[in-house]
Amino acid sequence: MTEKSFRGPESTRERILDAALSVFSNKGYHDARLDEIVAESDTSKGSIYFHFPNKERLFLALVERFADLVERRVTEAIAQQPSPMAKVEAALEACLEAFGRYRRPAKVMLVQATGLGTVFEEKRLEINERFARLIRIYLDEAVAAGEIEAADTDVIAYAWLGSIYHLTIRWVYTGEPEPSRIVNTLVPMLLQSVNYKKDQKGR
Amino acid sequence: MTEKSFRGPESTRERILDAALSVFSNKGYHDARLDEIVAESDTSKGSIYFHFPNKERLFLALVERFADLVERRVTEAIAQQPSPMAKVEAALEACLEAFGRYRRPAKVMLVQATGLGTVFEEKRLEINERFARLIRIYLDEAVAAGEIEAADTDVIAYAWLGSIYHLTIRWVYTGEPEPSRIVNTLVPMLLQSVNYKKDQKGR
DNA sequence: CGGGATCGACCGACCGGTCAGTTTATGCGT
DNA sequence: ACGCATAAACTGACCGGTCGGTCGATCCCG
Repeated sequence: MTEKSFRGPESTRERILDAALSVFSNKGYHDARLDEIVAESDTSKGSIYFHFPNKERLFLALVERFADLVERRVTEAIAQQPSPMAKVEAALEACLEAFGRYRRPAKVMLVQATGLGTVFEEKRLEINERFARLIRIYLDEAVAAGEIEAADTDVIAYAWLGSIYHLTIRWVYTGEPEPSRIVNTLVPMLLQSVNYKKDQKGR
Repeated sequence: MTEKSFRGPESTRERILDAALSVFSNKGYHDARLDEIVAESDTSKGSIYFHFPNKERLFLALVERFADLVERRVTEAIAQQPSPMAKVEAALEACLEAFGRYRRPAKVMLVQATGLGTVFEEKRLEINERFARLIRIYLDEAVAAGEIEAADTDVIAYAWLGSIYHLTIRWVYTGEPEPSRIVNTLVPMLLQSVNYKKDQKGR
């Protein structure tokens, strides 16, 4: 019967992270009370401070965990595509798909992690750079391969990310528009923005 | 000599707002100390609480003031343009121009006002909706006038705003890329995203 | 001298973080 | 198998610094 009553280090750590996700996503960083995370995780203050050095690191652990997950999904999606622009398109879809599937982590990463001071801001910049690079690399390859015209791929990658983030944030709060509608409108729009004609040869 | 030494209610209120802008933009909402705003404004706690009911409202006053300014600039820019798509283009440029010119207010509105809980989040949604509507209206007119093809103008307007915000935020922190480069790359890209050929007839 | 405007010492609720102590798990000698 | 030792994991009462907000005193203009 290792189901309900089992409490190993891993289990406790996970329960804390789950509760933290719940509380942080609802209240935001500053309004989140450690006591509330204690209650929801059914652990104790001491346990939290055994597994994490402080509130800040606990929060950052959540953000990193989700950023890694999204990056993994995107990387996997990219790997399966043949051409640079197909990779780009798959990356955008995978990113939106991950945000749509994991609403609360997305909220924490895109909203609650903002405006919290230097440490958090640096983490945000770092994550943004990781995501942007993922897109920029293949945009550059697409340019080299003649799939699209030359352009400022750095600005484009960040602009694309910004539109994805902003629509996701709006969806997180209002429930509108639905993720599927976002993907259906946004992805073609972004591809069009670099004048990429998808079915140039296919069909 | 009403310049330096004059202290009327208006002057005090302005000095408080200026100092608040400075402190909030540097520290963010939670790390901003009222005592610091007192020091920087050369007033007093009592004065702040005479002019504003609490910290939250002082902050919101800053955000509203800047949102109004940007909206005014955009509206003016729109008014001078003949066709719907020319208005859209002018709106984007005016918006980016305002963010580029007022770095600190932009930081407060786009970064520091994020992730602070319900009241602030609602203000953000409201401002976003105001800006998005400004763009969406003329996108719809452009569709009606046959300047561009039919599309989901709601999603497009939000996506555009998102890319503007995101690049502005990055610029606020890293100084890169310069506003002029943002405008030069982003605006054509966004217009291309709805397949708008600028000089269809001109030249 | 009335009252709008300003001042700043002071208050006390709040909450992240601490730590002495308890429980549980593991290993080990006999 | 059993007691014993050692450490890892966990608990929660408590502390103390912080800081938004208050309020009685003071200033000064008309």
